[in-house]
Amino acid sequence: MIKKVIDVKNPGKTAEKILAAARMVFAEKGYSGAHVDEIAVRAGVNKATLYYQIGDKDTLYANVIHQVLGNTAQNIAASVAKVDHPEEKLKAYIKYIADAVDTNPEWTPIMMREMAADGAHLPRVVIEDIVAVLTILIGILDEGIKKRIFIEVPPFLIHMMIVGTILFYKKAVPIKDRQSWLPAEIKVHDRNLKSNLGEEVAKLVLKAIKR
Amino acid sequence: MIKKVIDVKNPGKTAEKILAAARMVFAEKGYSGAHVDEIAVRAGVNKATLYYQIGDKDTLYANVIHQVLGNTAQNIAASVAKVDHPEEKLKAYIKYIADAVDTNPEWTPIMMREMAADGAHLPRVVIEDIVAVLTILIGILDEGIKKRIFIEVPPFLIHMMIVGTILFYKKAVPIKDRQSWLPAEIKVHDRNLKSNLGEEVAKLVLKAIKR
DNA sequence: TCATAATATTTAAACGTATAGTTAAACCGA
DNA sequence: TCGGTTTAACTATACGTTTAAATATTATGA
Repeated sequence: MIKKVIDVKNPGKTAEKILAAARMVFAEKGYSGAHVDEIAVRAGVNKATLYYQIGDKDTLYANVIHQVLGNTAQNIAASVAKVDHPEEKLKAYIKYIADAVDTNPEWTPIMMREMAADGAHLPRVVIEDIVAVLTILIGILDEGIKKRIFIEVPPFLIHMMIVGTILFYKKAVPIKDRQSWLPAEIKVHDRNLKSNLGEEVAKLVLKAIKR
Repeated sequence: MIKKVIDVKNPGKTAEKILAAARMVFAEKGYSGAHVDEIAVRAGVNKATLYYQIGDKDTLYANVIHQVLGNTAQNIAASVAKVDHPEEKLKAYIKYIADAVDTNPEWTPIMMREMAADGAHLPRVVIEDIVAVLTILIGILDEGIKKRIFIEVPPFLIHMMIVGTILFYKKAVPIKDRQSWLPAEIKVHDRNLKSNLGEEVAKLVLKAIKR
């Protein structure tokens, strides 16, 4: 009975299952902490299948990185282009990044570990993507400065401020919340900004750079 | 000839040499990327010495973490107490953190990786230290709000903004500088804020939260 | 439509190296 | 000589990678 069926229905493409599992495991454990065996198990395939479909661990990681970090620039550009005023553009920029981090939770740990490792594994294409994002920001800031809306600020620092704040906050909150013994002072602040982190950060950054 | 002498003179305490080497290697490679053998080699001792002096890899890492991240609060408190106005206090707070990161380069990668791993290895004592630091910030902000110098802001977010900005910037600059192919637009900005990053960040944060 | 050949994909098992951790003996200053 | 300290050699296992056989899928020809 029960022909065999069970789980899979249409398999959803083996390679994709592997990539998805790899994304999770690399995000949780980092490159050296992630074991090929575990990725294979979580993907529900044999280890050799993984090698057949994708290749060795390095290749696998490069794929994950590209999948997670790549192709952000186009989306940001589109998001920013929808509005006109520099102030609105910057809001869109920040909001987009905050939302992307929400949608793509693996982003944060992978990025943090890459930075910790001095970007040792970052493929060129990802760096190009980051540069493209930065270029958008520079455009916004330049326009704002020209129109005398913004003061002059170092764009690279502003970018790091935006990204650093969002990523650190996102990762730090769960750690904080896990501490049951915290003094009330700490707990009492910071109520409900989980959902609108992007807006809160945008508010602060805008206030910081507006003339 | 050459009796054997060479380096050591008084050994500088074996355990300390090991800790120093471990700090470097863990910072460079992360927990699973760091190998006990390499730590022993860099410390110039045999692996068994390391086990005799300190213990297994976990113990070693816990020691490093505590050594690197612990005992910051007292210093910050002292630094902040030296000035009076909340604005000056906040400046001192930020400046202290920026300077500490400069003095202690291992701080950044270790902290980033710990956050990426959801603080899995963070010993209680380190979290207590971070809480103590946060408490100082809350004090500064509360005073500033009471004196109507600052607007109301979520302190935890502000802390993450300060730390996130500083750490991300510090780690991102070398990665950026390594890219020889960058478009001039990117390179041209951000001149000389290497040394006074703390001040620059303080300026931005203060502008963001001042009434 | 079916049988069979060719190809693509998956799998269990094995291999070799790297690595965390152990141990017993040598070393060395008091 | 005695105790703390260091050493090289060793063990067991974990892990990335490969192999060859099994199975599934597609193509071909009557």
